[in-house]
Amino acid sequence: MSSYKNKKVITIGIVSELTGLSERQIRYYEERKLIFPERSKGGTRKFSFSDVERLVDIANKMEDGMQTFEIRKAEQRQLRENELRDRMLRGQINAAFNIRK
Amino acid sequence: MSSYKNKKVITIGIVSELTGLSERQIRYYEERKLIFPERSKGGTRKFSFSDVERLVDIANKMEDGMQTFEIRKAEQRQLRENELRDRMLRGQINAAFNIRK
DNA sequence: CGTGTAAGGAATTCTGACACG
DNA sequence: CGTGTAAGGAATTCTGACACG
Repeated sequence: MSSYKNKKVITIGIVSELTGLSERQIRYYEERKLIFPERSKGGTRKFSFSDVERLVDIANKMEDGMQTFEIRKAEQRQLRENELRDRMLRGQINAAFNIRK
Repeated sequence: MSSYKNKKVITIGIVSELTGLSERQIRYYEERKLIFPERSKGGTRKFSFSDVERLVDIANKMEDGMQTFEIRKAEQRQLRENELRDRMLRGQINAAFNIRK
């Protein structure tokens, strides 16, 4: 869903304008595995609107004094929690369904 | 609405890949007033996803043998018709509303 | 750690023109 | 009319490094 939001089509200059971050900062956040732009054949980075949103979020966290590895850790933690929640939810649904039968 | 769809952020090379059109064709369709990309300070064209959609539509019409000025005319005609329809619709709504009072 | 910057090179884009038809 | 192409130049992006802290 939202096919446009996740299409990697924006070059770093535009992303810089959109986010207010310097190109240097954006490249550094990629180096720290916070964002994952694609590349053109020639090697030019291509970002999505999702990446732009994420960068704004990252910028806020950096302002709050968070370090890049903390941001990465926090996101991974969030991912695991979501997976756990989904698994438990599915389990409950299955249980409820079996009781009825 | 759909803020992403209308944001002019895509360079011509990407648009070319997305549409299958050559950069030459894209620039020519701009010259013929079928699309209206914005420009960066340096003069680089910036397109939106809407422009990409429109270009695909244009490409289809060109394949059908339509000429650029015909495509432009057809779109203007469509615009006028929509405006007329909207005006009439608003008139009917107002009329119905006044009858009730 | 996070970011600025100068450096040199490569990829990308731009315009105007010639060509074909 | 619509599109390809070679030409020359300008804007954009890339990497690796040095600097500061």
